[in-house]
Amino acid sequence: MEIHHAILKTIAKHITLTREEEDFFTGLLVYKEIPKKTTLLAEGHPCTQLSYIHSGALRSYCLDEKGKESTIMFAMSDWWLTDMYCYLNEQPSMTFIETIEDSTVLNLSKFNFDHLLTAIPKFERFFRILMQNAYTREQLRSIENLTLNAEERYTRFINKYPQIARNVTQKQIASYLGITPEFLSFIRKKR
Amino acid sequence: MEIHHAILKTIAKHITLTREEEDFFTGLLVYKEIPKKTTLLAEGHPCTQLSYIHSGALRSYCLDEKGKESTIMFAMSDWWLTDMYCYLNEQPSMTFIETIEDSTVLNLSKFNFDHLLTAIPKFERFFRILMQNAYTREQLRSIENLTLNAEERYTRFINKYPQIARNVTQKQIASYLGITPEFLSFIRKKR
DNA sequence: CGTCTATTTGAATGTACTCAAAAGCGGTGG
DNA sequence: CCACCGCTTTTGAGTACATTCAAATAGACG
Repeated sequence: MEIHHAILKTIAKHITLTREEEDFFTGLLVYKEIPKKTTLLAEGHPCTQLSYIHSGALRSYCLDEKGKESTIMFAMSDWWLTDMYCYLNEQPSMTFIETIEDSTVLNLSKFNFDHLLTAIPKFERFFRILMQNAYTREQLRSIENLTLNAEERYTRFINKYPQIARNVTQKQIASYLGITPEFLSFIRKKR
Repeated sequence: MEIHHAILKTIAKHITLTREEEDFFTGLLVYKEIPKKTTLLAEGHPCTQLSYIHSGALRSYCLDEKGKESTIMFAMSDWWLTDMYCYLNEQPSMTFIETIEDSTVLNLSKFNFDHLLTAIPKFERFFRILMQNAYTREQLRSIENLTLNAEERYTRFINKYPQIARNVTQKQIASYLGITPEFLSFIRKKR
């Protein structure tokens, strides 16, 4: 199985590349194998990579002043992950990214990202659609956080992301839902 | 003051258009004046327009099954507003959009949006950046909703959007923050 | 096997909501 | 111009949802 097959297939859903463009693009990617429970980005460090997840599972989170963790997102195969704001604006990261499982990723540096968009403007379209989907997904999350109580949010989460729900700890789910692990445990007992 | 001056200036921050391209683009826009407290999009109706706000103030919100309103966003001059998911996917709207003040907007239909992106691919870049900013803003909102209590969210809101805070009712702010108007009133008394 | 972390359980507490009623405020018609 | 109407805001009591803290139990991993 060629390592770039999956990423090219994902891109082909939105834009059509010539063979040369495909090669140029894959030439900008750096393949990495990362063991379970490894932090690949820490708060305060430069966030220079956008990671396409080829296999495995990762999580991004932030810490508040009291040390409380909030999970920003989980990412499985075929998702893209970074601290988007800091990647795009070349700011020190405000978040942490860690592997949940042994994972393989294809990294696109910010330098190569800019280069790619200049060299093959079609990629503007691809990333426009990527950002669009991320935006609408995140907007829905905002609204659900405001309108639903913890139990309803939990139910939606496990229905929407059954595979994630199976692979992460309850503590991590709680931190995604914005509740304490104790309260999530209480919710689960009730059901 | 030419009606298209502001929108072209906003676009010029991200992409450079020729005079002909500018004319082509503005030719796709429909100028509308909308009085205060007018609903321009209602849930269940086709969401065919992306509105650039030339002047005034608007609000998008949704209703849950109990009739509770949640404000999705406020939008002032130089913002873009629609039910993005439904606009892009040509689905019936899940939200309402109404004017808070007398407003003027420039509407871009979904048909013209698609046409624009085909005719002038540079606009892919513009909308990529627009979506990018919307995404990172919305992600920050999600996290703040999870980590901050109502009082902290209120304080951040009035600091971040002082002009909006001055122009909308407390009830509307409460529905943006995901709290009841009664509780917002209580918070304000304390400070 | 031992250690470390995740999960469960329960009591006490805090945050935010519901419901009801009163007060304030803005727009409209007489 | 003012009185009335409808909506917003305030206030308070009672309640529900969710947290904190502490301690016990269960699981994962070397």
